[in-house]
Amino acid sequence: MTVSPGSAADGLSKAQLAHQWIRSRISDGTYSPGYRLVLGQIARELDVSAVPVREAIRLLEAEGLVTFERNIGAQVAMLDATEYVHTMQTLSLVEGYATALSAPVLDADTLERARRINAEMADCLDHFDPVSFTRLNLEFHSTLFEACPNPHLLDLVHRGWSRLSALRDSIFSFVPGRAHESVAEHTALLDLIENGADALQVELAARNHRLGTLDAFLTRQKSPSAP
Amino acid sequence: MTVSPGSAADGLSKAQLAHQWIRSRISDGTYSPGYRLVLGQIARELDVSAVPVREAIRLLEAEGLVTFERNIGAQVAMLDATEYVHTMQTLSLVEGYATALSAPVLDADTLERARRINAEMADCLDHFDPVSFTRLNLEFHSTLFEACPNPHLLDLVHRGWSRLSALRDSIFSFVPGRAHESVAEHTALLDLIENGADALQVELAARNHRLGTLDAFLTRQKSPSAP
DNA sequence: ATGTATCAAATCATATACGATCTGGGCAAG
DNA sequence: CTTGCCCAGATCGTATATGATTTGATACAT
Repeated sequence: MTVSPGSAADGLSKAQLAHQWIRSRISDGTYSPGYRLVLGQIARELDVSAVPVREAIRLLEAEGLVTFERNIGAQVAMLDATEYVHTMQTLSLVEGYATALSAPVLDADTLERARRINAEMADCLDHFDPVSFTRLNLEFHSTLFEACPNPHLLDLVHRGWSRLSALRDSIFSFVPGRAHESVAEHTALLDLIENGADALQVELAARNHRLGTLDAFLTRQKSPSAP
Repeated sequence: MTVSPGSAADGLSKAQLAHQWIRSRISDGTYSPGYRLVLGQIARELDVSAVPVREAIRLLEAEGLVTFERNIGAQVAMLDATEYVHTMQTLSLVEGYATALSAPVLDADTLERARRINAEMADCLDHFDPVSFTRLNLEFHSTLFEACPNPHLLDLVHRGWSRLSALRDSIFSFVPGRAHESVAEHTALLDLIENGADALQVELAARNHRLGTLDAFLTRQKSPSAP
């Protein structure tokens, strides 16, 4: 037998457990931006000591989900419009390149799968389902960039997505008018890849697709016609 | 009165102290790639307990300088040729974009400073001084990308450089024939920026400059004419 | 001789304990 | 009434202690 450190047979260290637990609380909004993460309090809730909780928080800090100050403590990172812009801009860069690097090694099956996901997204538009749409959107892009042969780069892409999805992405991500364009751009991107387009072309298409979403957000922010 | 946690008036936590200490040992080669970092041993050497050392190591892991495995421990990350390629490729991407974003906000003084640094680099070539050359190279590029308004992106650039410089960059970085081209490309890059070139042009110039160094390394690896 | 089970030392992961530091509120002086 | 000092509670940072896991060596059976 023998399980992991603690007693649960989950195979995770308590630090990892705390990490995921806090993380999920952040993404589901229980801990909203600015919320103060107190070691002892979280430790009691999870029935562990403060040490692994501290480690989890430092990890979350490295991921950019919380901010931390010495002798003060940690709080959930604020995601204001500026932060959002910077994160999206960075993601557009790394995701674009990762997609371009993946493109040559994608087989026909994978591309077909991506097309099906995109079709589902189109369906979501009809019976207005923003939650599924956002989920499928991640799935679609994952399909295209996961094959990226550069693990560092792939890690950066994951971190970017994770930052966005953890920090109440939903507030920002769904800009009504943008969704239709988005689906169309997906198709265009797939066509480029399928025709073996130049790496730079693929990269810029993927990058501009994301920057387009960002622009839509910025434009909408100025003239908030529909809340 | 009152200093930081411990007793030293350095204003750093012991965890930060350990972080820097281990880091410097890695960059000066005392801890070479593959070296096993044992908590208790380092803790004794620094005269602290294992807890802050552990935290320092987890941070170094997040920075990619060490690898870590649960219940096993940490060791200095191996930087083999593949790793080097991936790191350089990623750096070319983020540094290129950061430079392009910086370009519009660089004033004449800063550009002039960059030109002087590049002139110094040219001097280094004459009296063969690879160490200074490498240092000046960082200084030159820092001058161009530090003004980047996107802090996330800037952080990624710093991490890339830090990875390279910490992990015995010198082994790889100095490819004799490449240095002359490098100086010339620096001049070309400065010209582009000074003439207010398109962001994409600047980005690709900076990116290809770095990829050029990478190519030189790869080419040289195949035909090791001069050791 | 080779392979396998067992055990001890080394090391990691976590709990508990305690001093250091910050924060907020009450009290005194102006 | 305002301003500044001071203290108590809360929280952080680290040391020490202990259980859990790995690893390598030894002994035994085949």
